[in-house]
Amino acid sequence: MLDSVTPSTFLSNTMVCDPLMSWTEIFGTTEDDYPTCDHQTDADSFWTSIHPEHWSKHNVCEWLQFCCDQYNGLQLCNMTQEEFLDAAGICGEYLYFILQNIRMQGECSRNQMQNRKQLRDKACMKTGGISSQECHSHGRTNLQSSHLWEFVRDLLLSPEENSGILEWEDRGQGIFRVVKSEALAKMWGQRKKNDRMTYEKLSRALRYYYKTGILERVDRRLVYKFGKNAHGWQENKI
DNA sequence: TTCCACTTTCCTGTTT
DNA sequence: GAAACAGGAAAGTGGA
Repeated sequence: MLDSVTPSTFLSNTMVCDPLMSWTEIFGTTEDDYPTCDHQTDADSFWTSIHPEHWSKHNVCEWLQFCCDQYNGLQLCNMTQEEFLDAAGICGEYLYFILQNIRMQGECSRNQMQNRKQLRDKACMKTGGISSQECHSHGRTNLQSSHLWEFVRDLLLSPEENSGILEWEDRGQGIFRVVKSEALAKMWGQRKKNDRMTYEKLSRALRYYYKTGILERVDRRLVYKFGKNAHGWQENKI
């Protein structure tokens, strides 16, 4: 079923998000094409006559609403970062991060709750530093309060979702590198609904994990290592 | 309501 | 000089 909706099925529409293209160029002009858009005629002339940087909030909402009409969730999720960039220019990267973040949350809520419980059960059995009870106390965290290190771990374990923000330096030893520090902070900020998050603050939170053994120091910039009390990152122990 | 663990914020100083 | 790191201190947050 998923195969029936490949990128090629909507790629022909990705151009609609190019803000510099007119409605006419992209969609034609007949009202039949867009019966749900009451402002089609006005909008048509508007989109073609005013540069997007001069759009009002209302104009932006209209444009976004139109984009919403073009895609469903599955199509969006099937888009690659490159396609987002093609479709929305420099905003594409940001929109892509937001979408991936939302996807991760959704998957967490459906699958990872169960998986993590199993993971924690296994990890707690193996972890000497954290008692089973302490371990399960982490389970009280919901998506909103999920721990930073788990967020980082999950990002590392989902290459298609971390968009090159993080990468393994030595998977076997749990050493990873922050490639895009600002993007990481932005994603974490989105997760915590905190648009003031910065990498400086995020890194401070990461450094606190040194005390608890969840992370270990690596004397290299932007490089961290999972400690003995971090679980779920090992390939063969998931 | 209180406690606690965790995170955020701010800060100063150091290192790269 | 800028970016990143280190870590103290205090405040904020949310679950139990």
